[in-house]
Amino acid sequence: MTPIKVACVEDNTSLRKRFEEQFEFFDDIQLVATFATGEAALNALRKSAPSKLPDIVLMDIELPGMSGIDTTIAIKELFPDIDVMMFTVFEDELKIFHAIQAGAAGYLLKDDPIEDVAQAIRELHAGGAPMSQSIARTVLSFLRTRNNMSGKDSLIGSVHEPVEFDLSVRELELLQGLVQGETYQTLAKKLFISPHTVKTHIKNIYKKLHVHSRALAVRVALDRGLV
Amino acid sequence: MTPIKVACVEDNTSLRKRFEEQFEFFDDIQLVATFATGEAALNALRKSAPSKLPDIVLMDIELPGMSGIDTTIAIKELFPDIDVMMFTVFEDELKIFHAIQAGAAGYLLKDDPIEDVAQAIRELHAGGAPMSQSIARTVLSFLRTRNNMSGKDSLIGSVHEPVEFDLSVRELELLQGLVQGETYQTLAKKLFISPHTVKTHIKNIYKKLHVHSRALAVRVALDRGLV
DNA sequence: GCTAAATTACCCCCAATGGGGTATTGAGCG
DNA sequence: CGCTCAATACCCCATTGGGGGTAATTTAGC
Repeated sequence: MTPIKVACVEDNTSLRKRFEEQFEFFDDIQLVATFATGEAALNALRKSAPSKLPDIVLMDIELPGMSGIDTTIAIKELFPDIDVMMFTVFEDELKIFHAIQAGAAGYLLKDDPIEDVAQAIRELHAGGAPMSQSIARTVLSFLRTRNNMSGKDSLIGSVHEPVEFDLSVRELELLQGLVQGETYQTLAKKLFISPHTVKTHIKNIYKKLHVHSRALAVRVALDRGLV
Repeated sequence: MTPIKVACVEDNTSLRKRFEEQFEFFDDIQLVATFATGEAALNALRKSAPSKLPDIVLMDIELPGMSGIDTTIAIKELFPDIDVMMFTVFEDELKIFHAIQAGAAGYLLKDDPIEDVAQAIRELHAGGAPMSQSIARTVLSFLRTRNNMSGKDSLIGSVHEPVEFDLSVRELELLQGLVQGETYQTLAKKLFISPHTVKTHIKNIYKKLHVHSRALAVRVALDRGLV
């Protein structure tokens, strides 16, 4: 039974080393090459004999120089039979979306245990699309809302229910304040209301934007052009 | 720990019976109702007190009368917090697609072992989207195909070099996390570093971006295309 | 091998935030 | 006139965040 040939594109030296060490324990998976950059990987693949190409490439999304996404695009163009598994630290919806568009068919988090990585490789090789549950959920949301979308859109917005947030005038005013980095205290002062009032408004804003932190509220506000 | 309340809509009598028998073995999952038709399920849900609504509905796609898909649409409209797990005999791509559009977030095959069903229920309840590998692959193809029709140019393009603030690779990584709404704790966990370390990095980031709050850091990051 | 930068880690103090809730008032509308 | 919604205000509790700092280790470049 021939082992699954895997190449790895990862700029983090210790993570590359970790893979090299840990994959040795698997009979059915063989780490045939590792690269620190997308350019290096493409150059090596171009020079490879077809029989020596990997079946799967583990691709870090964040790479110096050519991004993991651009590298994935190039690999899928040049070697359509190679499957690409994306590695990422965060489940950034924008990047996941771009990775899907680029042709990646698997997604892993960098802190997944090696056994899970190996299993995901097997699933990918068998024609599956391994991904975490939260990525799966995100993907379904993409599919659900993309289909109803028209014209110019934002990926962040499309993740949410495709209805207006229905923020009141006052709420938009306070959201504007959040985006400008104001605190409860400073907003209260500027609007001549109690900090308690500010807080209640912000709670309601969070609920309407479906977020639980200021950072995300700011992000939605900017991305959706609410302020 | 309250068990996950599950209802089942399944016209096949022996399968309903099998669920009733087999779910009794789980401590964390409680089968609270079974229905043979979509109409019966909707009627019962409408009459339920909010506290007695199920968390999850297992929905057969093929039902007499109102289809599983139509029932899912109605359930998601009336009870947006209820998650729907689709049951099907075959992985019919068209039905899967319609089920996704209807709002289902989980997919199972009728011959999946009960332990897999239970695990899928837990994953769904935890915010995931359990599905088989082949369904996952199909979903990605849907997403990839449909978005290509809407315009591919946006994919291959914007590359920002974040040299303006001279942030290190690690700092950019952490800034990415801020933009994603992560906390010190969650960032520390994901990056295998101490929360103290995260905090120090974030302090340095604030200094380089000339800001004093997360909201502003997020704003600068997005405005300047740093992440 | 040396040096600087990056990365890591820790501590203290205080402020700010988030989520749970309740409650009153005024404006607009049917 | 009663109802609904927005705006306002308050409370409790727990958690997170910001700014002040120090310090050791690692890495990369020369």
